[in-house]
Amino acid sequence: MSRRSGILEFAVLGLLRESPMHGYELRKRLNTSLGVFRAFSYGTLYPCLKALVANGWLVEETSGAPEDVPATTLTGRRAKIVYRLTPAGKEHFEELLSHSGPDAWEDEHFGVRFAFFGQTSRDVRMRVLEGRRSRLEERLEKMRTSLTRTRERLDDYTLELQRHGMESVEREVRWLNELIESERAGRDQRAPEAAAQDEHNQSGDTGGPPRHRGGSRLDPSE
Amino acid sequence: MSRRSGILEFAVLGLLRESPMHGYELRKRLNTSLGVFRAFSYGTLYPCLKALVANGWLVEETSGAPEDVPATTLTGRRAKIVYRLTPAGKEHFEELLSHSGPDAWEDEHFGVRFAFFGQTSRDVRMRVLEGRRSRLEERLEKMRTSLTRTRERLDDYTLELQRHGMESVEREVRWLNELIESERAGRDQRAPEAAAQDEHNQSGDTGGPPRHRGGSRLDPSE
DNA sequence: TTCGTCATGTAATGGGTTACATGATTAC
DNA sequence: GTAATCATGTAACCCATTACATGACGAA
Repeated sequence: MSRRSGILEFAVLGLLRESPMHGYELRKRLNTSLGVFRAFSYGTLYPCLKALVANGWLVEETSGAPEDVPATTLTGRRAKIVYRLTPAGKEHFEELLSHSGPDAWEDEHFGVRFAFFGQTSRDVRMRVLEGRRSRLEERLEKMRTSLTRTRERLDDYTLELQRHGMESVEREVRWLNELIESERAGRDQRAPEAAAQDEHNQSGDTGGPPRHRGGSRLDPSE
Repeated sequence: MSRRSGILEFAVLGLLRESPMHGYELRKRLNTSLGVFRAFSYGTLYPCLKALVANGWLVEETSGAPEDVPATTLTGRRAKIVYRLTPAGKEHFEELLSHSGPDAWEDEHFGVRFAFFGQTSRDVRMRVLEGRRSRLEERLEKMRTSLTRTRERLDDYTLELQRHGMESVEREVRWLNELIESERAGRDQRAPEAAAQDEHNQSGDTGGPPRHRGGSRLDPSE
């Protein structure tokens, strides 16, 4: 049971690890901080929270009324329900963080995984980045061959769409290349200690993300 | 009834307009020509085809056995089922093509709409392109403000993710700008006849897509 | 006092996948 | 003769949305 979505569960646990929140706020964070990718509705979020509570990964805390009001009482005054990560929940999240299987670099998952790279160990980060890159590269390969095979049968618009799509993927590959490179550089210069560890090292924090992307192009001009 | 998906229905009708096909082939075209965006499974495609037949927009033709074998007979020899667009289906597709409402430029729909721009009238093309552009621009606006509001609370990775996401959107906007520009140029130089027409002009074909993107960057090097 | 936003939920529905079941045709 | 791919379908499930219902709180 509780084969709940994965991605939402992951994101919720990750956000709650930073600080307790109630559902409404959680949803906003989901759609801004991590957002761009996915906008979850309450109809998804609240049932998910319930399930996480049922699993013992979260606890509900009713702010305001300290003890005796059950919070879920119908018709009684409704209180905000603040969700807090339990130790078991934290453990579970770290367990999830340590996985780097194929599903970690598929389209839907990759973004969220990346968003929590700050909490992820360096070697898992590397595996996920490289996994995604090779995923994209094989996709590129497929696009290229299918493009040359069907070349003449497609009109200009379809062709242009194809071209733009390929360029987008190529662009993401370049992005990944830069990230991987700076991850590699970061490891070399700062951490030979955590090198050959394979068991999930819970307590030890990652040590802070490397300052990747030397020549940042964030400048808000344009 | 038949509030089937929209996007699949649209793509199927569009592909079958070019030439009759059976389901299997249809699906491959869906995932290559138009693909990149969406991969439909048979569990989606075949029921959809049945529904389109029920609507009178397609007819099934059994290749091989000309007349008396019902094709859907169980245990009988199974024949390929070729689907062909009916006149009603063609009419319906053109009706769909002429719509340029907000759902035409949302993420899921835009790609498919664009793929059939070859069959779309120039003014609808313009509306869709401009609609998408302003959609993306308002999204950019939201991202920018949410970025400056929460700036310091985000770690490097989240920030980088955000930055890359914004850059992707900006890139698509630039792409749209080019397309819109060349559409505009194309209209000026070739067709003052179809200018101020607002009713959907069914019969009249578009007259062929303009050779947009003068300096093509398709070169397969790199 | 009303409007907007905060806040929590549920039931119906939608749109799609996975896994399964079946069989024909082609290439080796 | 057997493996791969072509080819068609169904049932069970999954994830999420929509629309709805409820209500608190602050500002105009």
